Amino acid sequence: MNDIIREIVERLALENAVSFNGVAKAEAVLGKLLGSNPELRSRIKEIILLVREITEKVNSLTLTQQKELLSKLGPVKPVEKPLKTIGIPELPKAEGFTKITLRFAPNPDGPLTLGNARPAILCDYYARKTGGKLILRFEDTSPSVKPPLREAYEWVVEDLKWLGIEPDEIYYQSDRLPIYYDYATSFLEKGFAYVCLCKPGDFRSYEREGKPCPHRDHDPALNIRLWEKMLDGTMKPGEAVVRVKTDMEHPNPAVRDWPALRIDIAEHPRISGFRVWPLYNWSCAIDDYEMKISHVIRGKEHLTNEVRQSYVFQYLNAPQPVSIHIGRVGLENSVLSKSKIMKGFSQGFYTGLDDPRLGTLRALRRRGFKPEVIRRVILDMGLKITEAMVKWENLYAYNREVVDWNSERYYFVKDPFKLVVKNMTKRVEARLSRHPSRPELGFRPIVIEPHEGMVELLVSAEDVCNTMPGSRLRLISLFNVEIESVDRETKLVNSFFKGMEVPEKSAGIKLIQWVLPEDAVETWVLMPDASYAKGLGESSLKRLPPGRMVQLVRFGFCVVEKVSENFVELVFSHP
RNA sequence: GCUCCGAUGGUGUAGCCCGGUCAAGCAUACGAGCCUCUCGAGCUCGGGGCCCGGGUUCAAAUCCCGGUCGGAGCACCA
Repeated sequence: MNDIIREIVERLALENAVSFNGVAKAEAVLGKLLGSNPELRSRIKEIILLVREITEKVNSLTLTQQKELLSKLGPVKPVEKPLKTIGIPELPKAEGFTKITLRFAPNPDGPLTLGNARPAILCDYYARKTGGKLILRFEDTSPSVKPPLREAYEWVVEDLKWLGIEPDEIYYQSDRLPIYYDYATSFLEKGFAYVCLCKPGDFRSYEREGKPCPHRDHDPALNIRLWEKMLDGTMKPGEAVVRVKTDMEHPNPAVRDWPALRIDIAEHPRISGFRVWPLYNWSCAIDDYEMKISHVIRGKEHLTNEVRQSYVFQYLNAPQPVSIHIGRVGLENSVLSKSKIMKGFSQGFYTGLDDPRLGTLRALRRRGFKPEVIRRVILDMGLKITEAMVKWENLYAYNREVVDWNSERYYFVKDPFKLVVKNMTKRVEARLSRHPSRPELGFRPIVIEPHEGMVELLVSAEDVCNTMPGSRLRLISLFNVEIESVDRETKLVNSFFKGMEVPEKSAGIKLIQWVLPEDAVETWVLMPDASYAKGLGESSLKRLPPGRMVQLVRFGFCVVEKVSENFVELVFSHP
């Protein structure tokens, strides 16, 4: 037995030494040994001595000797690596539930942002993966503080659809007021809740001190009478609120007897005639119960709400859904806050809800990001509760992967300069490749006809305005020129024809794109900062349908947005 | 102030529950080279990380304690 162990240790020590420059570490050898032979742990004292001894011996050999010895031991035994689980973890078991049901529950007060996409995509992912159910629930129960927007309900559905998410069921909390009332009545009758008449500041004092307020011990009959006064209009907003009895000595003051329903007489875009509205924790707990939600995936700002709502489930004698709290998502240099977005939008600061500066899903869609790319970055982040900042670079890389193969190449010159090429006598037929990796897509031929030994072309300012006379440029797929002079005032560059042959890379000659004046169309590109890059593009851009992704050579991937006889507008996607 | 939570390369993560095959995997970014008539794509190679300090243990990214930093909540908002 000891001989066998000795042999294994020798091999491990040699392997370790050989992979680390001739020096083996006893710890690592021991770790590997115990990892694959856990039964040796009971003999640890004895094994350690053995491992140290052998490791020292191995380390006293030269690397060459070690290699020799190792090769004598025969072919290396394949190391069995534990299977790595791919993707994100399984959903935790939800005790007391037979079917996996998740809900995405936004407030319809704006379009969805990348931040909302995180819970939405995760819920959808798990619902689909497990054959469960996904519910979309509009949480629109605060007509005065977070007034829902009539149009936003539709925006949410559209944005989800774009992400590939189609909920199995849709609910509107504003349709369900009677349900929340019924449970409230029942809770009041059973003494699980009470009508509190404290002024908000007064209650806060009780809460801080952990003492019950004077209304906590009202008997159910009185509570019901007060409740009816809340409903029938006798009481005004702010005069009373229904509180769920939790524990006035709960260590977290935020959990103590939280408010469940209050009077709010502001208008609601969907319904009218109601003056008592549930607060988040009430409608949410009741709905999660009614809809048999098994798992709740939501932002970590709801961490204490899970504790608050646990009292409702206890009173209902029902299992509480498993809560998974996830961190907020940030997007570099972008606005993700819905209230800021809506404010800036209504003040006209943004051109629309798809303004490229915004982190809305519609802005990302407009910029040509594919839904699977959004899904990928979200699923990449997993179920962690930590915050995550999404880098544009990351989105770019993923999107390029999806988009590159199907993006035809076109030439666009920003801030055009006129390039006059002299000593040009031949007629040239340029063949511009539609896609360098896909020759089967063919070419777009452009014929260049010199007049009196000259040709005029258009090139980008940034490619020529700092070039020195005598330097050379290669016009891609066309010919080479030598710069004679550059006049930035008149945006005119004079040059000589310098041959057709493609220059060697080593010559360090810059390759630039160009447009023929007779074949140019006014082209603007909306940039991520909402400015426009203005210039001229080749006329074949006009034949593209809006929504098509192209690559403007040496400029970047762009989405065609508007096309007319003499104007093309695109939206910049990424380099 | 009170109550919670978290920390793995530049970024996003895997591993942590249940300590050892982790001398830490992946992606992206970055650097070098190859390829390419784009600053795109592709290929090859490379550098880079367990917040700090103690403790437990033969062994700590993993367990315990303390600290630091960061975040969330403390609404008659969601």
